[in-house]
Amino acid sequence: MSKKVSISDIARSLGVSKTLVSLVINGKGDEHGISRETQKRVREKVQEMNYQPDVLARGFRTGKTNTIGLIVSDISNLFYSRIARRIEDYAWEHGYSVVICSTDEDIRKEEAQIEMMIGRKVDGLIISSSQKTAESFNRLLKSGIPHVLIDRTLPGMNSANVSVDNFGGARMAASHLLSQGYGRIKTFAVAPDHISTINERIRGFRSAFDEKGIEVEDEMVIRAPFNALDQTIREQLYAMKEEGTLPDAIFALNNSITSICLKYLRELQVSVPGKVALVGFDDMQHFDFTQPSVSTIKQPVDLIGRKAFDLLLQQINGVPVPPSEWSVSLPVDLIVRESSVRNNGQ
Amino acid sequence: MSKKVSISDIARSLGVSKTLVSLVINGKGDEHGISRETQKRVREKVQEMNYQPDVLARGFRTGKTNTIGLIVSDISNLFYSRIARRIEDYAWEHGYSVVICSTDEDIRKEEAQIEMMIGRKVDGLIISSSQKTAESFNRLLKSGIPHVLIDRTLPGMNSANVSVDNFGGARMAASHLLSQGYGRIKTFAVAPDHISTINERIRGFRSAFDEKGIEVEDEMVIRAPFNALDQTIREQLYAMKEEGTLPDAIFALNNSITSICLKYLRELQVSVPGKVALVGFDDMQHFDFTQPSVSTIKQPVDLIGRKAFDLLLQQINGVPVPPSEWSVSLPVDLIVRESSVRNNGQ
DNA sequence: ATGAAAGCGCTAACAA
DNA sequence: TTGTTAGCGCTTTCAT
Repeated sequence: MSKKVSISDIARSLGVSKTLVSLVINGKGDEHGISRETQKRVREKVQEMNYQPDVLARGFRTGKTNTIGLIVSDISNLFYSRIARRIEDYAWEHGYSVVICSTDEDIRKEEAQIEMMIGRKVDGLIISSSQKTAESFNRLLKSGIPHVLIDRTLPGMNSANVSVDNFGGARMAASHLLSQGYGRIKTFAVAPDHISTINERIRGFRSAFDEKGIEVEDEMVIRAPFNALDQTIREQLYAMKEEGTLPDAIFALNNSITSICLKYLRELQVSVPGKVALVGFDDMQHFDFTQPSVSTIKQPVDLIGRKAFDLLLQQINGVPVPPSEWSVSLPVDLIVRESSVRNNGQ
Repeated sequence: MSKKVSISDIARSLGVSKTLVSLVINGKGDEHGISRETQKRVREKVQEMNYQPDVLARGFRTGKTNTIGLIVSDISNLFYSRIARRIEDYAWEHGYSVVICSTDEDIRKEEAQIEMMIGRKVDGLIISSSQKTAESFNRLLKSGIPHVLIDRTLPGMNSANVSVDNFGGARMAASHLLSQGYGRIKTFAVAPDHISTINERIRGFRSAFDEKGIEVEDEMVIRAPFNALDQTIREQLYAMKEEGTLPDAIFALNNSITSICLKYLRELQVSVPGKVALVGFDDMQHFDFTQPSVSTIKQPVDLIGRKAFDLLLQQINGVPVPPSEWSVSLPVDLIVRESSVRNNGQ
């Protein structure tokens, strides 16, 4: 409510021009040959009057808002919220605020959110996109706003991106299951068939079978819509149990699916891994003490956030990024726990 | 990169004034008696030239940014990220963006973040504060920015707030444990002794004992610093096991603590609930399928987000809120699972 | 070494 | 029914 001190107040009470004050405040004093003494006087006055620059006015004038956007499918998914947290930390350190949006895998909503971010002139955008093609990014590309794709990539989109070795991870998981003697494996995935991470994981999964010369049927992959994950998996599992078509092992393609599978396998009193083994992509702390504990492919979440912000900040600052660092693929780990180990089951 | 169409472009190409265009765009055409026909011409031109108002310029001019702030201790804690998600949804529906900050329970950081939000002229602020006293909010109060306190409240602070019945919930939990025949109970809490939620929970816990006429010692409450939760609890539990001073039951005062307790009790091979029972405050989906499944006090997370946003929006819109709705306390539920049921343990 | 003045895009008194 | 003008607070070109 108290009226803000503006740059002209400082200037007036010092008997100098606004220009001078502005220059000093922005550290361009020396550059413009403003005497050390005047600079000091300005700085003291700034202190004394407790002047705080109006960031909105500045943003309006310069186009720099010190804000970055983060768009993911669901910020309440621990995978994304952990990444968000890292990004938020780095952003804060560097004087940036973070605006967060969840798309619910809705392509239109995502587009609207990107549009909003452009309208707000964010200095940069980090996005785990649900889009199908690079074309959807025309507006963003045209806007010239620095951006980094995380988690998922898009065909034909050569923006900076940070992802993990989905292929290798899934391959490890499948190999592990095969090596434990599980042969009839099914995977549960989210429905849209264009999400790069999911597809890479399916490819990696298949490749482990190919290596062993084992045929892979298409029905191996069961897709459930994002907004009906729980229900769909439930129905599938119940049906399988009913019909006696439960697989040897399930490979769950993200953390939600892993949890849901475990939940219903328990509900159905299907012993894990005695009857059905389970491996999930993306680790969560509590998989360590579920019943049974769950084997997973662990992603370097902190690193994803860190690299993404780095890459973004460099672009914002106009630092030339060597092409070799333009596209980052991070390694993943297989964490073997009870849910996928033979002979150890009940 | 393509230069934006501004309000003057529209005005010029239509041969009218900027004012006119502005009024029409903001739906004040009728109000100012602008002819229907002119209004139509303006609107068509807006379409034709694909004009998009510059939200920054508008915000600068009007002071309304269509942005709200959300400050919590840690956005990667599922409790907060779920609330954040709800708030984000409602915000999006109403044309607001959300800037999110995590404080790590750091009072200074929180103050700086509030300062930042004020500087950015957010239209409203939702905050789960780590502050000790209402005084820390002087700046915010002075700024006149609408705000809602969630989860935690502050003594002497009569801003709008949404919390849950922490006292009643904890009392339920303790009564439940007592009714199961557990007498020597310890609670683990986060360290700062001024967090209202934690204190209310401890009070509720005590009240259940008082009712039964059972003495409560002070050592019943073990506090661990926020940034060393895991380690501290680990040490305490190990020491207790070593010295044979493990309690009958543990009441964990938030979801992180619950998980950590379970993790180390398992690591120590202490049977739960056979040797030590466990009840946690704040439910998480996976507590349903941990080993053992964990009894908790479940908070109405969605409702917290909803009420908080409602209360904020009403303030922003200048809707007078009846004092009875100014301070909302939501009911909680006791979810009984394996970890706290006698005779059912191993 | 310092200042005057223009202007970013928009809204809102006040005129006409 | 429509237009003129001022100005939000800041940065920046161009003078001096």
